[in-house]
Amino acid sequence: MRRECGKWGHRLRNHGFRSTFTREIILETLEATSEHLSPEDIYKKIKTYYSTIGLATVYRTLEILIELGLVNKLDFDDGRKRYELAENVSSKTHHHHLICISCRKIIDYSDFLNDEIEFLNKIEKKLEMKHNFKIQDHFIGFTGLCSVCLS
Amino acid sequence: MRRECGKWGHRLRNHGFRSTFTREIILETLEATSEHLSPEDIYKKIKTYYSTIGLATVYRTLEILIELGLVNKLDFDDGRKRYELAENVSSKTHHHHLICISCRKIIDYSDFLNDEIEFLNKIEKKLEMKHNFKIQDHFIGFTGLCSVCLS
DNA sequence: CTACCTGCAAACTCTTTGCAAGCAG
DNA sequence: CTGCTTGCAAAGAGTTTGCAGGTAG
Repeated sequence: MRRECGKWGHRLRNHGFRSTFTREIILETLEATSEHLSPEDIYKKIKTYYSTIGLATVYRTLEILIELGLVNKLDFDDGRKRYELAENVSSKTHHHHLICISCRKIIDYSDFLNDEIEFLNKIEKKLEMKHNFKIQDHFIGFTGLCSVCLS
Repeated sequence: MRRECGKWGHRLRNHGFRSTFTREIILETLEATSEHLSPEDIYKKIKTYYSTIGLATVYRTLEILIELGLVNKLDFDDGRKRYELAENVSSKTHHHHLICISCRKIIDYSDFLNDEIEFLNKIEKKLEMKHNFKIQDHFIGFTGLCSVCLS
């Protein structure tokens, strides 16, 4: 199945990877949702209209997309990894997660980013100096109970 | 193998669990290290002097210890879960992690906690209100490159 | 054309479960 | 004694790998 030059083609080619239908479709699937999809989720969604796709290819593609920085890997401790488009290539803004320890619901939040930036600015440089560590990224999150599980 | 009343006995019994040699030994193993042990790590350490212990028991015990809040489960994306004694029952202070994405080394840090507390105080209440979510715990961490991998 | 990419199936690794025997209380 | 706990073995679940055929460039 050939495709001229998908939306993501140049990003792949710039890094020495080929632009293929499968890779485009996986990126489009991630782009089209606000959920945090597992490899199996992605596989099933695509399978409905592209029935010969293989689950192994989804895994292999996700690995590449992470390497390119197009996708983030997430762990909410529900037994599988989950993936989301990186913020710099998606319409999503910088955000973090509230994780319900009862029903496993995930809430994305993008609030109070100024406070976050202020906090990170205060400590990142100092952390790097003290521990001789080059920080590339951070993660922040809260666990607790969502409104449904509270009542 | 019977034991009168281990150091952790009352904590287990208070929650309706029995105090057993295996459970004591797992807690002592976690207490004795500054590493973040996987179930297999714990199993192997104990196996050297208590050879009939089963790996399944380690998994089952860790689940209980998490339920009791004695232990924290960690994920550093290296294919296995890792465990550490909770700060309120250990000599460790509140801390977070720097994770080297190259060699997977983990650095615990306990610095700049005042800045962290200030930040959390600013946003937790507001997050709870806005998203109708009861926060119980938080996690913070940084990924990047350690000094060895930098050079 | 040629090297990279893919689907399929099998292999692997970590984790969970069933069960009979063993212990704590 | 009674029911929770354990070790062992087997099963489960998610992920990775080998390989032959397919395809991008």
